[in-house]
Amino acid sequence: MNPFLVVDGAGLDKMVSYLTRVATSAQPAFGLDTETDIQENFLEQRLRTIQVGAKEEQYVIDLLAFAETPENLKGLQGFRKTSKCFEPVVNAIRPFLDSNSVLKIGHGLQFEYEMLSWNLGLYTWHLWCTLVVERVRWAGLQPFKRKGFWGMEHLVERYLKVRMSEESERLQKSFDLCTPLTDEQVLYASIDTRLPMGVYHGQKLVCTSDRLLETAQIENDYIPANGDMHINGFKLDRDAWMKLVDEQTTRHTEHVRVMDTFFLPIVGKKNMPAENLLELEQKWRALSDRGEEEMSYHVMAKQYGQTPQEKKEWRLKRDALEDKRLLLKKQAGEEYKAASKYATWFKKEGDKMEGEACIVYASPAQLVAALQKMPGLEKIEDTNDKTLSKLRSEFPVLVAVENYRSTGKAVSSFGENILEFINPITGRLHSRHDQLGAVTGRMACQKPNLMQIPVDPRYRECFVAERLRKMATLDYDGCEVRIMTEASGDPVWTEALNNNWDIHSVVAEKMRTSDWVKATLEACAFVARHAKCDCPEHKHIRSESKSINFGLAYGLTAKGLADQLNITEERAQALLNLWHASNPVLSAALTLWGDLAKATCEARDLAGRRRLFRKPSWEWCKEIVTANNKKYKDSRNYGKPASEGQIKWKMKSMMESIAREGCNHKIQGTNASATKLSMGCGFDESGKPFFWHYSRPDKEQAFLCNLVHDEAVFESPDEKITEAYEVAKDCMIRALSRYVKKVPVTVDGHVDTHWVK
DNA sequence: ATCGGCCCACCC
DNA sequence: AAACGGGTGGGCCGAT
Repeated sequence: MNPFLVVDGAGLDKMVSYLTRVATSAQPAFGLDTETDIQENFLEQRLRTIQVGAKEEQYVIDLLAFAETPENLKGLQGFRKTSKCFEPVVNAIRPFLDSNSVLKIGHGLQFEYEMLSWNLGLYTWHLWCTLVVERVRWAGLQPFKRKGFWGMEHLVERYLKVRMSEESERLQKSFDLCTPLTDEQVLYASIDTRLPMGVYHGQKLVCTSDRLLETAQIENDYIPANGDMHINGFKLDRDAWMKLVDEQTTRHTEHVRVMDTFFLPIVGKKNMPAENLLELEQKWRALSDRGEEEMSYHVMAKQYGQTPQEKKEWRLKRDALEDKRLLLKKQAGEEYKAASKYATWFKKEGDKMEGEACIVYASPAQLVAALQKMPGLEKIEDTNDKTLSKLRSEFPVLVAVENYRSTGKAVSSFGENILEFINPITGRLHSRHDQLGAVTGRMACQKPNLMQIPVDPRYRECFVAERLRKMATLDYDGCEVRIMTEASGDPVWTEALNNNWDIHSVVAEKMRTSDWVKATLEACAFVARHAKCDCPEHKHIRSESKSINFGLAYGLTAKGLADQLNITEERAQALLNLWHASNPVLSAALTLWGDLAKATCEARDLAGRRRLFRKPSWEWCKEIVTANNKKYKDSRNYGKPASEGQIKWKMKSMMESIAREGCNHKIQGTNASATKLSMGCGFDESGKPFFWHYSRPDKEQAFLCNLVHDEAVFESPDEKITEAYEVAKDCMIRALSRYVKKVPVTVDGHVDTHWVK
């Protein structure tokens, strides 16, 4: 190691000359890392050091030296500004960070990106994040939540066969804004620039041989966009939201009242616990002592100077009284115990009873038990959406349950709890968009999850643009259908999409030609121009075909289709057969993708993104079955060892899962890859940049707020919104067009003052 | 008290 | 005995 602590202009010069040498070398790349203080609110975290370096040299910039005081170090960072005192540092390093001339390598670089952009107004791109690449490499095999696998130290051990010191965690948390750096800290900070370089070389070899370089590039290029989105946040109109929540709360109490009218006769009123609990206890305890009369016999029985005969008499009298007292005591004890048991039960359970009836409506178990006591509903098994809607027309109580559920969900998941996430510094929501939250390459989102906000416009309208700004919402039109068509090359689908025909109607007509012809009414839009029409029967047939078109990409079975369309399994199977017969090419492709996944234990999307599957083995299946047999008390195999038949069945079902998941990965993964590509800092084949180059916050042209799988939401200044909208649209089209070439790619969108869709 | 499994509901 | 892909969140409930 050769760490150099940079504290002045001369140090910066030395660093710049080193970075220049790196930039002009054969493999221009260096390790990048930062240290910050620890804060609850990430927008309050401040940079203490910036490190760059590789094997031969490492530079640790101590920003305290440039800020001069801890107060400045704290106060002169943040809000994407470059304060005067940091200009020498920023000017020195910017040409290397804010360019694609040198690759920046580090572990968890989204954090570095965020800290550098928020605290210094310094934008870093052209990255290689060892964490992101590692996730790409192991997708499907290693759970993202697994401990002991994704840390820098674990990668170093895997790739470099080096164990990092146990001290590193302590050291990482040791940085603050005021204490002079110790030699130990400087050394630790510089190691973190060097080790990722080594990991990078290993990862590059693996990615090359496993053909994962393209996915790695897409993910690495997406990091700055994801970092921006985190810092930009999403503005929630607090007042509008609260108004909506109040409304839903009122409706909910009304729904609870209606529930009571149905359930009170069944389960009765909830009774308050006995108020005389203390009294009961005292009564019970008091009976432990002998009463006056009993005591006197007792004393007499023990006195001297009495004949044995007399003593026996007193004893008998005492015993009789004692027996009587103990019986009373036992009764009082039971009464007290029951009352206190009820009281504790009620303390816990009663709170959960929302209405007057003695039942917790939010408990599916209690609800289903109560429903079973109602005439006609004896055989109801669960209370989920599907079951309720099937029986709704016959049983008004089920409508009440549905209403209760919908407002209950609204209040609990989309209520005041969301407001707690508003950041005091910006007044906005800064959710965590986890770049690789799903094994297929899709993102996940937390705190709060902005990907599950109800589509109901009343909710979406609460997400607004700042004053003097507008909001754009863009999404791919029929993304999955186009990917399926491209990947399979189905001529019918290709023709339909190329002519902008309604694919679900086209398939419907192919599947049930004679029914379709018979159902044609006057002025049918399908007959006129292959568009979605209003003929009632056409609509019905189309909806069936649509269910299958989407469902098959998920590995739909007859049973599933029957449930979804509420038809018999035979009819569902017949429909599926019809579908396969009418879509031979796509049908064959779907099976092929599944078979390929089963045979190779991996699946690829159109960008080469890989999902791995653990190979089902006899031993593994046996383990699972054995564990299940131990677990499920109601199973008829409870407690028994795993039978051969069970294990075989498990093997079969696991293989079927791989087929479904592998098949779906191709579609879902391509969707994710294209969306990330479109928002990232990469360039297309002709050198045209993707959206980050337009939306980088220092340009103040567009601010990415949310990304929901195939939909992008951003804000722009009023005068920029039209341009930004067009640029984003173009980026999205170019991105998906890289993978979808046989059919056109289209993007829908809106510009408004709030989130639309 | 706390945790994990399960059900249910919301999204694409 | 049991499968329609990928997620998060909230509540209940039994086990620890």
